[in-house]
Amino acid sequence: MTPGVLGHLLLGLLSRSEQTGYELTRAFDTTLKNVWGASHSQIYPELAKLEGRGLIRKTTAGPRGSQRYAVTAEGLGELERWLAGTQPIESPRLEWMARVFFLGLLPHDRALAYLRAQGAFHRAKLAVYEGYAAGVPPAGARSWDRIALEAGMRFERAMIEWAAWAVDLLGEEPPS
Amino acid sequence: MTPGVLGHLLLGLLSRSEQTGYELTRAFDTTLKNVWGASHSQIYPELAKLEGRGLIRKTTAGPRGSQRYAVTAEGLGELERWLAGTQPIESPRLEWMARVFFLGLLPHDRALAYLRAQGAFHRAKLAVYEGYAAGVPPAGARSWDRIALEAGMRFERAMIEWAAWAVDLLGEEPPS
DNA sequence: AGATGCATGTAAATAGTTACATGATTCA
DNA sequence: TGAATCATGTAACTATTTACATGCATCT
Repeated sequence: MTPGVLGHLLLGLLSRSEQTGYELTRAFDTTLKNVWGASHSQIYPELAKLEGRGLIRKTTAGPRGSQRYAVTAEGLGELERWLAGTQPIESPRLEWMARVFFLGLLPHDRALAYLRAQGAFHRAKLAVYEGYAAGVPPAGARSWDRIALEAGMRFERAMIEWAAWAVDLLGEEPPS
Repeated sequence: MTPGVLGHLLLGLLSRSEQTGYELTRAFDTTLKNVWGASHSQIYPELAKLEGRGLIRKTTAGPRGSQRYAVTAEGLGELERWLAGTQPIESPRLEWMARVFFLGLLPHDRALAYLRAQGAFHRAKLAVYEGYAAGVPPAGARSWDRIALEAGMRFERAMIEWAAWAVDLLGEEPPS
């Protein structure tokens, strides 16, 4: 069987540089967390599977029993096949957005509080992204990290404005 | 154990009206699909669990062995508890966005094609949402479906603009 | 020496997908 | 009567989360 999304993302990270499971885990807990999170208990077994299929291989062993992996030629091929698939497959898990459908069940002020909390959450995320953007090579084209980051920033801004719009809309009415 | 997201969303749908598993399945394959999809093979067992916990109950039996469910008082309580949780928990699964990080591995024209496909995808979704919006009671406040829909529309517009921005950025450069 | 961070694993449970399986009703 | 749609379920597999478990290295 061909790897799933997690496997392909691991191949992608390893295509940039050799890394240990620990380093990969950190990537899934920071940068990639915003699009596809994963924990070490999923990553280590997945690395073993990828190695078993010859898509990655062990390279140097480090200090504390650490083990570095590199992507193989077959792994790179598999990764490119995956990237080339342009059919946009989406099954988002947007819990906070799903709740909005049913917020009418809450008293007016608690529903408003929910929207305000969402706004604050997205403002905080935007601030983090802007911090990243300041550190990344300035918008220089062909910088795909920067392009992905831009998507994140535009998403957060859209959600901040949406929350403000919704609070406005509800705030204008007298509470029930 | 308390229900998960799926269980709560089922409670939410049933809080609006009694429904059969089939009708609920359709909701998760249309409206809710954009935020939290689910298939019938997950929904029927979950309904059984919710009933076992006394959060929903069977009401009238219909024509083809169909079975209608209604939310109980306890179910409504559980739902409100869930809705009131304002901590924004997010673990999005944005596969198409995750791929962007590694698009540099593809030849220039295929990477561009990927971005154009994304743009087209989001334009199509926006068109669908605008169709919904035309059918929904006009922006009348306290209409939470409309507020959720607005989030979707703003999201799609942001992604359309992002894709155009990225295509521009890359198009300006000579292909490698 | 104790805390923190590096580093890797397994076990158990829940969640989610895909495939298999069945039968009733309605409409052309 | 054949196709489409309504309607529900189970089985097998894959993915994900949470908890348990261990040990080394560095820094104070």
